Amino acid sequence: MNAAPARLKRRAEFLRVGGKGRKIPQPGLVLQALARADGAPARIGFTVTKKIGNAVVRNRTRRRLRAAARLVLAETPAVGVDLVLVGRAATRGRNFAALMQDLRDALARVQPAERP
RNA sequence: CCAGACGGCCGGACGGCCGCCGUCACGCCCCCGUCAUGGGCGGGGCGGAGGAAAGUCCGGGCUCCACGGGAAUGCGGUGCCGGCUAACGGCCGGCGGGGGCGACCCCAGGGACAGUGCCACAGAGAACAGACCGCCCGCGCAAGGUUUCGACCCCGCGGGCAAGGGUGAAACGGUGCGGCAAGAGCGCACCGCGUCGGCGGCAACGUCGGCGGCACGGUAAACCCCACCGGGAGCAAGACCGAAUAGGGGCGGCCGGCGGCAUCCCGCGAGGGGUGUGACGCGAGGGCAUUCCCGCCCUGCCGCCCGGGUUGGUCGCGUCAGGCGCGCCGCGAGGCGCGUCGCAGAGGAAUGGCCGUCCCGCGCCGCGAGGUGCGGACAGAACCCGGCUUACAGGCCGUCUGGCGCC
RNA sequence: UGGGGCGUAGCCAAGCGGCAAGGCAGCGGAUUUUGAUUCCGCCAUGCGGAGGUUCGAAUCCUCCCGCCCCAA
Repeated sequence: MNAAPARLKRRAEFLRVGGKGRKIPQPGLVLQALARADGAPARIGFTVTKKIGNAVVRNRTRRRLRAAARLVLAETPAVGVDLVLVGRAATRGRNFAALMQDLRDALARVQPAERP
């Protein structure tokens, strides 16, 4: 069983990924990705703004994103990249299987060469 | 049965798979001379959001900073009385005022003879006020009207009055009777107000009686006066460990025991004496956990300023004004005693994701049993505690009030 | 966590106890062949919401809602 992925924590890290990386919108989320030189396992961060809702709504949104990321990355691990998952208003009501598929599609567009 | 008032409580239940945070011990592995300790992996047991965790409106604990004592002033807050409490602007009980048929509910509710300000418009007059219409008396009477030919009405002049009309949020007490030319607290009764006294009450206040003869309009959530309370900041408080800059720079002050060095004086001279000197030695001081010895390493000391570096970890950080039960005291808030329980501790921040069954509500289908779809409030701990305020689907319990029906 | 400020018409805003200024925009009219300009007129049952004080509240008080700013 794989360990929990490393988390992005610093504001500067989020700004770098959001500013320099690719931005892939999906119905249930927005994926921001920035490649790193090393081949270490992907680091991951979550952004859910106050615009989405109150604290309860933001918590639910982030937890669904985290659960989806855990399952998707377990089946197909990503390496050498920093990922930021941005919650949208639709994230909370999105069917969970569809949400996972959103993330898979977004990851496929980030690293097309490394996927068969 | 219907409508309502008050108080208290709950705020989905059970299960499956996969995860997260904390904690407890266990197994295996690594490090190691051994112990201690540390690290990694694994599965397991236990615990894991709220009544408001929210808003941050008050009060406290805790921590740091400041501070001789007292008074006054300023600023801010509070404001019927008594009690509860660690404290409060909270709560309980009472008083007064207002609302409701009632249960019951609401009220920042000290002082307006300490002073100052304001009271628009309307209205005759708005604060030691005032007379427009009006009422009454006297005198006059050209014109007009009536006439029983006296006069009267109208009108004019002089005077009295403030009852009625009208304005206003408010008009210098209200109602009734007497009184009067008409009127008026002018007199009387009741109500209100003021004041004095008795009684009840800790008090706010209530009540009774006498007197006054209506004199003292409102506004203090206007300034203000009075009484009482109040150091400042906040867990990013604060403490420690590590890492890094590094032998950083400037200014000022201070220490000289011995040697060295510099310099001055004395002496022909060996030498003696004085002064100074800190990227010189010894001494001295500090560090290597502690003591002694040896060894090694570091270093002038203090203060202020400038510049630079550091955002990793540990503690604070979960046992308290604690929850529950029982008994006693108290109308109550609450207090006392005994027993019992251990109840979240994250740190870009855990407490979850998905699924099933049941429960509740609504819609649709069906005569029905039932089937089916959608929905399940407000809301997420961030140092802790006591309150307040605000948000909230649905439901439960108890007491009480009004109405209808039946016995 | 602590502190400060602002919500007035579609927009910018004055007023801060008795009447809600003004400008832009909009609408109607006049002038003009038409347009621009200019001129005249109209446009807030109520000042973010709810209570309260007062005879009277945008204004004073209390509690909420929303937005902005500052310090750490």
